[in-house]
Amino acid sequence: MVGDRSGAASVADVTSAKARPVPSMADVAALAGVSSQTVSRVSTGADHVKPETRARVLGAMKALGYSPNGAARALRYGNFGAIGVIAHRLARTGESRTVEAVVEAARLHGYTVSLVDVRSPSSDDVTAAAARLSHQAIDGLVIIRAETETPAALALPPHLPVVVSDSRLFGHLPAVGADQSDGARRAVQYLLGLGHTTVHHLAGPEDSSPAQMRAEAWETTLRDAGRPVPPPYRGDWSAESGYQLGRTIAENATVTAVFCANDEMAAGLCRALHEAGRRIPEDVSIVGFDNIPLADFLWPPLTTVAQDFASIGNRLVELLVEQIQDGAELADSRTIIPVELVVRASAGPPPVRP
Amino acid sequence: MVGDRSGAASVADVTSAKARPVPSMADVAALAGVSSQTVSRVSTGADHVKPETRARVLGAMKALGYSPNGAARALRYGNFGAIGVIAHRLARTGESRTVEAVVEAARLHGYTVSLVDVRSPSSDDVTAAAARLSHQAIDGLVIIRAETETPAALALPPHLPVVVSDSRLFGHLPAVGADQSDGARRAVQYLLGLGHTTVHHLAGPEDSSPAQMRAEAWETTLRDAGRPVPPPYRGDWSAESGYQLGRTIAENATVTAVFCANDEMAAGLCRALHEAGRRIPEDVSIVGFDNIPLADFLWPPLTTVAQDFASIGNRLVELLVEQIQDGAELADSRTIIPVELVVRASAGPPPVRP
DNA sequence: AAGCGGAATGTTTACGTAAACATCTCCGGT
DNA sequence: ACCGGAGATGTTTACGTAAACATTCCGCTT
Repeated sequence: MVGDRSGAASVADVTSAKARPVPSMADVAALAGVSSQTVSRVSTGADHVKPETRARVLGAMKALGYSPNGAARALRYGNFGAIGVIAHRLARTGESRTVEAVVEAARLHGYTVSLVDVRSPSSDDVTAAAARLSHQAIDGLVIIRAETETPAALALPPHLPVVVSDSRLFGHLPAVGADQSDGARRAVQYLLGLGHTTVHHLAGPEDSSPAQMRAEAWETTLRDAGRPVPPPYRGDWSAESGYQLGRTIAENATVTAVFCANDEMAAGLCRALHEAGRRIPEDVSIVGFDNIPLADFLWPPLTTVAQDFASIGNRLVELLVEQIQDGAELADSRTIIPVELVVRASAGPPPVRP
Repeated sequence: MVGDRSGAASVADVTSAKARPVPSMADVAALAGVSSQTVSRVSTGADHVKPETRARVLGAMKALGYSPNGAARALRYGNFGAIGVIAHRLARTGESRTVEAVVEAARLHGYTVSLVDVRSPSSDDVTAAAARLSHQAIDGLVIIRAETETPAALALPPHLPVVVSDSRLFGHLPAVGADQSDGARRAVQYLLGLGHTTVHHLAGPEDSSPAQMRAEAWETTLRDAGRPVPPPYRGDWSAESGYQLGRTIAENATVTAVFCANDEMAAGLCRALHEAGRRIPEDVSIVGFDNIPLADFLWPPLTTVAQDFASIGNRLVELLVEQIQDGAELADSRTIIPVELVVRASAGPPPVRP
């Protein structure tokens, strides 16, 4: 076997690195006995190549294992066919679904995606990521959750089209996001409509803009209905935090309904309530947010606010491509994607007080 | 301020596309009154530039909003600082955690990641994705689940370093994967050790290699223990499929233990059992596979086989970078990452038959 | 003061590709 | 036989960058 080095070549001969010549158009041209321009024509599928010649060139390509050099093409064309995506904790919930939608939408527009995952959506981390990407080869940038107030703080390269999702940058950069406030309002109104006196809130972290919007809408909706506003429980999006706070909530017999800022915290809360012997929804009603794929298979199946991640991803890419291709400036474009309450089994009427 | 995009242009003037000149080193050089080579030196942080000159060049860069052209650099350097990743259904389960780990590991090695999401891990889809990426600018390729028998079927560009995860391509391409067989064996042995007569299996799709490995190890372990091997239930990884099959399983009173090929199907099974009034683990014990973040917050908390996705991602990138930088050929390198049984509350002794 | 060495900067070149332009060949029409 | 024209192919050039090589300028030694 040619490629087998596991046995003999114990000495790592550095020369082998050079011994692997990546063929260029010129090599193919030489082998096929044509000019490199003809190779280019075959490579790009251009007209005016005799079928016979084309076949010969294709043969030479195959023989040499030629594939076009992306950098050279990008340099020539002036674009990369790639968009950058800065995401925050990819393996978590909605984030990855938005990314998936962006990747898919990008593919449909003929772009690939360069991904950078940042630990926190703080300005510093996002700036560092943007810097790395701008040294990369991208035509535009999608930022999913840039929790910063001004685009200046991001130190983005000018001339680089950018769109953001779920952010405070509206007015500075084109933004696309789900209707957080409407979602929270619907959740709270649904619970009030079931007869609950008030609704508690298991909130996301304070430095998250969607968390803030959901919390504010929760509070506003309660006030508008003339209901008492209990202090919110403050989690960090994780199921673990929902569980820990849930142990406190479970001890509070006055809590009959909880609106959770995301489904994962709701899952943690459910576990805490189960462990405390409080029934869902007979004793406590729960509504989540996000509609993660597993929401329907928690126990009980979780009533939640569904975000249309696919639409968000599509719209993000649309806005970005518009800027890239038309050079349009869309500074104050903002798209709000509607949200939907998915009623399952985790919420019901409040228990009857004896 | 230079980077401020919040400006007036509410009218989308198409001319702005042309009026937006992306500055090059030459422009910076002209403004700073130096040669473009000096700009290059400043840009790359090279030596032999007088502090005063450097400052002047940096000023010119900022004034023009210069940022280096990635394509030109890549062409010059002969590499891209990017690796391609082909993943399958990003928003699902272990996939996204592996991707996250790969992204992180790549960052540590100084690479960004170009992502392509394919619908199915079939040969055709993966080939198409690889083709798209190879036209892109990448130094190497990570394929997560290429369910094909030979690398020839993938039509990968030669000269392109490749590693695969969870695949049948061992012997052809360097591979990294969790110890599927050991995980399944541990799960089954654990259940048998609790006293169950036999263990049923909720399997993954037949065309998936990890699903096959888990199913085979399940069967082998039962046979080795001299236990009857019931026909497996065949799902498609989704919680929905677990739920549908679970409704059948729930009707079968002889089932006391089920080993599920992943956690999501386990979640679906749990819901079906709950709905049928069968208790977990008192009536039916369940063990999953993957240890998704939510596994600890299902009800009951799911006993499952944990894959070390972070290690898999790291090792994939290590192997790839080794090939890229040393030109090493690692055709039959294979790394198997150990697996661990995480005992929670979804499995227990079988019910006592009256 | 001549000469030397090294730092600072400029000039040339190549990376691989494809558009633009140039050339060449072959065909039919007159 | 000649010419127009179109298809096929070759040649030149530019994309933006940075290495390699060349030059200038300075201060210091002898």
